[in-house]
This record gives sequence, structure tokens and C-alpha cells, in this order.
Amino acid sequence: MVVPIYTQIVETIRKKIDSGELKPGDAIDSENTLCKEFGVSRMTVRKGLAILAQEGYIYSIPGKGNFVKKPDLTKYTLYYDEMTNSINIVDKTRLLEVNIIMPDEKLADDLQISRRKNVISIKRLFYTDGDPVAFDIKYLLYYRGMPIVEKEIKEATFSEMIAKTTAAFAIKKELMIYAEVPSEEIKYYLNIYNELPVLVVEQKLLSKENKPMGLGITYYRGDYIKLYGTSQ
Amino acid sequence: MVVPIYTQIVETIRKKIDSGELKPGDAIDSENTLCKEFGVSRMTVRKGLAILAQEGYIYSIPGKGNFVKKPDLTKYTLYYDEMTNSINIVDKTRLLEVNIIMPDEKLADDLQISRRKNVISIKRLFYTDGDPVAFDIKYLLYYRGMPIVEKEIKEATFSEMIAKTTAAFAIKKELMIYAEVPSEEIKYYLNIYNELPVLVVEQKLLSKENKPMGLGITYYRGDYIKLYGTSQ
DNA sequence: CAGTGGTCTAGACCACAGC
DNA sequence: CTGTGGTCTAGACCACTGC
Repeated sequence: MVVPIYTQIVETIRKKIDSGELKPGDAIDSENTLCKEFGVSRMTVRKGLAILAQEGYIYSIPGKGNFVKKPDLTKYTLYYDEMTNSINIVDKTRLLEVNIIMPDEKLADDLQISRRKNVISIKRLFYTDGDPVAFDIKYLLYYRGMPIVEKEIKEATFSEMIAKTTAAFAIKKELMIYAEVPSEEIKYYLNIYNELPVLVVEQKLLSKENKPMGLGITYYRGDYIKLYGTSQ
Repeated sequence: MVVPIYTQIVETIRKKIDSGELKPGDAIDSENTLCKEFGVSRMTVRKGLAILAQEGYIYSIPGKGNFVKKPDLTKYTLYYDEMTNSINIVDKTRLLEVNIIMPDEKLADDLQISRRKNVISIKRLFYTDGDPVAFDIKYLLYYRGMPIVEKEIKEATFSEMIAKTTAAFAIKKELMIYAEVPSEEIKYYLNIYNELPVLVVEQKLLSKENKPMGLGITYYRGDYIKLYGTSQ
């Protein structure tokens, strides 16, 4: 039992799809037919088909059959963390300020709260090899008794901050990426003297019920960051 | 059988994880225990656990048990297509030039080919509401008899170009995202007269065997694009 | 109606962990 | 050795599809 039977089923069918022998929309042999072809029980066939479905190769319509799926060519997976990216790692942070503020209109809207609610704002600078590479602002909903301890805030990523008060699983996140001309404040902190853009990454953290819990905006020197993604 | 039993198993365990009752590293009840708890057969329990594993909640170690996984807080899913993004849709394209060229060193390296191989380069402009919003270059490996028909090239996305010669499933893709000061050529084409950065998205298409098949670089006006991603 | 996929059972043997 | 998860079987009933 070195290689499971369902693996052979998966590879046989996948090969037909990759080679173009089976095209999107084409029907796969029915499960009972595959049972006979491979001489196995139906649960084994279904295990193989489940894997192909998970990989995005096929889908099934009850009562009709299994069909080759049109691949989603626009889907990418991207790994992002404010402190770590492919061309540099943040090795030092500097806490600029921590404030409890009333949100302006845009922020109140983003966090879906009243403008009279308190919000914690945390401004930090990220360094790599002694150079400032990113300016970072986080806005967190303020809860009474929330620990605002410098040590905890200074080196934490956004997820880590929220995870202090919430189970990490109960979190959804959204990213927004764009390029911008830096403001004077950011130019000052990032030692930008000439025409150099910043790459801005906004992270929004939401509860499973889609209630916003925090907003983070990180401004990277354009020459210090590249984000990578891959299909599948 | 409106709601399958395994769904109840999934939800029961997921609730324990979301609420923090079960923490990363904790063991789930063994499959046989769960069989007794829910009064079902082992295959049904395993079906439920398989779903939780697929969702990233748990993992299993043969001979030991099932355990709660530490969630991957850095993983995002991003949908990207040169022509379509959340704040604008390309409604017109202009083919600037199509050439067969010898690659320079960087390109030869990116495509993993000799500098004496032929490469097709395609330069295009993307428009939204009459305004140029992106400058786009594609480099494709040249195969004898490759159809270089203006009509086919003009409006195709990168994936569509490659799909002409390869089964779409047999493709892997890589993305690279960064911000840049536009070159004079790009400023000219994108009507940029002041200090405005471009967001650059490089797409590399690879065969399943990791052989590069093409490279696409799209330069977007910074004020005309935002990329969005979500966890899970 | 026959055929399809979706769910579920009650067994079985295996390889592996840990004692 | 016992207990664990991984694989597999040979049935079963269901809801749905299409004729």
C-alpha cells in the first residue's frame, strides 16, 4: 500500500485533463464505470474524484455526473505579513506614537463605528539593516481594559495584536494594494528626498461575522518591497 | 437528509476551535471516540474531519491523532487579470507594436532561454473611458508557425494568449507586484505629466514542469488601480 | 423509469506512535 | 501490545436528472 489506489485514479484523470484529452465541460466516466475500469469500490473512486475537485479540476452535478472544470486563471495565492517580504525582513521597529483618538469620517466608515467611539492609533517605523523601509499605522477598536503595553505593541504584527483579544481562527482579513506619492510626513520618516513612490498595503481585520476589528496601513519605500503571488 | 451528519460534526468542532475551547496544538477526540459521541460510522466522522482539514482547521498525524492547526495568518487569495480590477475595467486596447526580438540578459534569464532564441514582444495600451490607464508588455517564446494575428493578440489577456497553444490546466503562474517611478516612455503613453507612480504587475507563466512560457509586465497609473485580496 | 451523484454503514487490514 | 489514523470493501438508501 505504498501508493494508494485513489492516487492512481487521480493521476490517470489529471493526465487526461492536462493533456487536453478531456476539455472543460467534458463529462468524466460515471463513478460506477470508473469502479469497473479500476476494479475498485465506489468509495475509492469517490475519494479520487474528491481530490480532483479540491484541486479545481472537476466539479459534480448530482444526478448528472462529474465534469471538467474551466480553470480559474485569475486566482493567486499571496503570502503577506507586514514585517516579512521576499526582498527584506524587518529587523527593527520604532514606536512613534500611540494615541486614543476619535475617528474621522473615512476611518469611522472603514471600521463601521460611530465617530464618537474611541480608536487606538499606533504609528511605527520598520527598519531593515538600519534603514527605515516602511511607515505603519494601525487603528484598533478600543475596548475598556485593553492592554496597551509598549512591549506588546512594538514588535507585533497586526494579526498578533488582534489575536491577543480574539481567537485567531475567528478572523477574516482583507488586503488592498496600491501605489502612491508619499506625503511629506512619510517622506520625512522614510528618508525620501527624491521622486520615489510608496507601495501601500491596507489590511482590514474582520470577525467571522464581518464586523471590522481593525485597520492597518503600511507604506513601503517603493525600492524596498516586492509582493509575490502564485497560482494554486 | 437535509443536513448531512458530517456537517454537524464539522460545525460542532469548528465552534470549539473558533471559541478558543480548543487551541492550536490541542488534540481532537479520536475518530473512534467521535463515532461513539455522534453515534455514526467512522467514515462519516472522517468525512467531517476531512472538511475541517481542508478548511485549515486541523491536521492529522498517522498513529497519533488529529490536532488543531495554527492558522496561517499570512495567506491571502487575490484575483488578478490585467484587464479587470476592482476600480476599473479595461474597455479598449491599442496595439502599439509586435516584434520578434532577441532577449536581453534579464529577459533571457527570466524565460530561461538562450539569448539567441526568438521572443515575441507585444506592447499594448489599455484604456478605460477613453483614458490610457496601463502600458502592457508581453514576451512569449516564439514557436514556428505561431499565429501572430492582430485580432487575436489585441484583446487577449496573458492567459488567453498562452491557452491558444497549451491546455489551460497545464499552466502555473507567478505574480510580482511593486511600485515604480515611470520611465519617460510610459509617462508619455499614460499621459503622466506630474509626479505619479505606476503600480507594476509582472506575470510569469510556467508549464507544469516549471518551464517559463512567457512574461508579462503591466504598468498601471497609480491612481487607476487597487488590488484586493482576502484571507481564505 | 434507469442512471447519476450524495450520504452512510459495519466491517476489514495496514502502518505507525507510544508504552 | 493497544490505540491511532489511512485505506478499502460491498453493500444500502436517498434525491436528483433526463428520457
